[in-house]
Amino acid sequence: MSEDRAAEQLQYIKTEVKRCQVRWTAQRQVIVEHFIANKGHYTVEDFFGAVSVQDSSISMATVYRTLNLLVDIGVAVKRVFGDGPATFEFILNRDHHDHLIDVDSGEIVEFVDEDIERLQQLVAEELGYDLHDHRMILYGRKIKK
Amino acid sequence: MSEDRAAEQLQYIKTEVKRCQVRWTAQRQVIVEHFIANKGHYTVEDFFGAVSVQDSSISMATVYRTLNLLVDIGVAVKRVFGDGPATFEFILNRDHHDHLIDVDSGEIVEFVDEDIERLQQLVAEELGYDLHDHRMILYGRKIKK
DNA sequence: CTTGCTGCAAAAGGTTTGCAGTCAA
DNA sequence: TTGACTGCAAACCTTTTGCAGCAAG
Repeated sequence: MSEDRAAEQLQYIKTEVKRCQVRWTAQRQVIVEHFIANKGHYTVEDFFGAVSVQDSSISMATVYRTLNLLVDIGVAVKRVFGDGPATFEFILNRDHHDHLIDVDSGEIVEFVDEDIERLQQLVAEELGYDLHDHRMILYGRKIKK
Repeated sequence: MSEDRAAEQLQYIKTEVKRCQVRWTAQRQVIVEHFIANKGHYTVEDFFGAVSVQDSSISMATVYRTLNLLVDIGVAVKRVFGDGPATFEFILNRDHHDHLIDVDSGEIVEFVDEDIERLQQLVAEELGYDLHDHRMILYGRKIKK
């Protein structure tokens, strides 16, 4: 991703936060910059480790609070895969996608399948519901060549 | 479900447990009977409440241990919907199915769609994986008539 | 008898929260 | 100046575990 794009996203988040809450702090800036720069699925622990390098005074509590704030303003999603800790994923300017998890390595692969999306819509309708959202995780084992 | 079916299932579980572990206890009997009689998605808390009525000495720890045991022998699955506590579902003699959750009431509807199942297989293969398992949850709002 | 199971209470994770001081606006 | 935010530590919640006694086989 280009520097410009990152700056633009940071600006957007900053504005959103200030609109909803009130304060934009140094801690939030550091955490959000990390979030924008490192796309993927990270636990709070991951963030805390990375962010501590830059500013060792930032507490776990602030990481939690900031990440939850990002979820509230809609630029991040919290996902719980199985039993472990929740992971946070940056979704600003990202299209919807689902996940396939490698049962051996734990690696997460993202994908979209338009046909499945369409069918999900249909299934929900048949059951008498408006589809609002969905979560789909495939668990697989890498095919050896 | 008929009484016979319930008795048969209880017998099956009893045999399985004794084969894998060693002891079949009064507590396990009470918990498993409840599990067989009340199909659906229940938290440990739910079970603990229901089972306590019958035998108030049964502890939360035993409920957890028994439910985990049932998962181990393959007659139950543990599911985590969102943030709350895990729920356990009885799956002995049940076909695979997915879930639709009513975002307003929290009600859970079960369904299967063979086309989606097929496509999931396909998608996994395209990504280079053997599909091992999957989890799909649709979130919807009831359509008013 | 043997050894797995139970209840209890304590511990273990992950996450949230109360508080007094700090800092953005 | 004001009150939202922060770090800290304590609290919370769900789930697991160590232990001494109990009980199934």
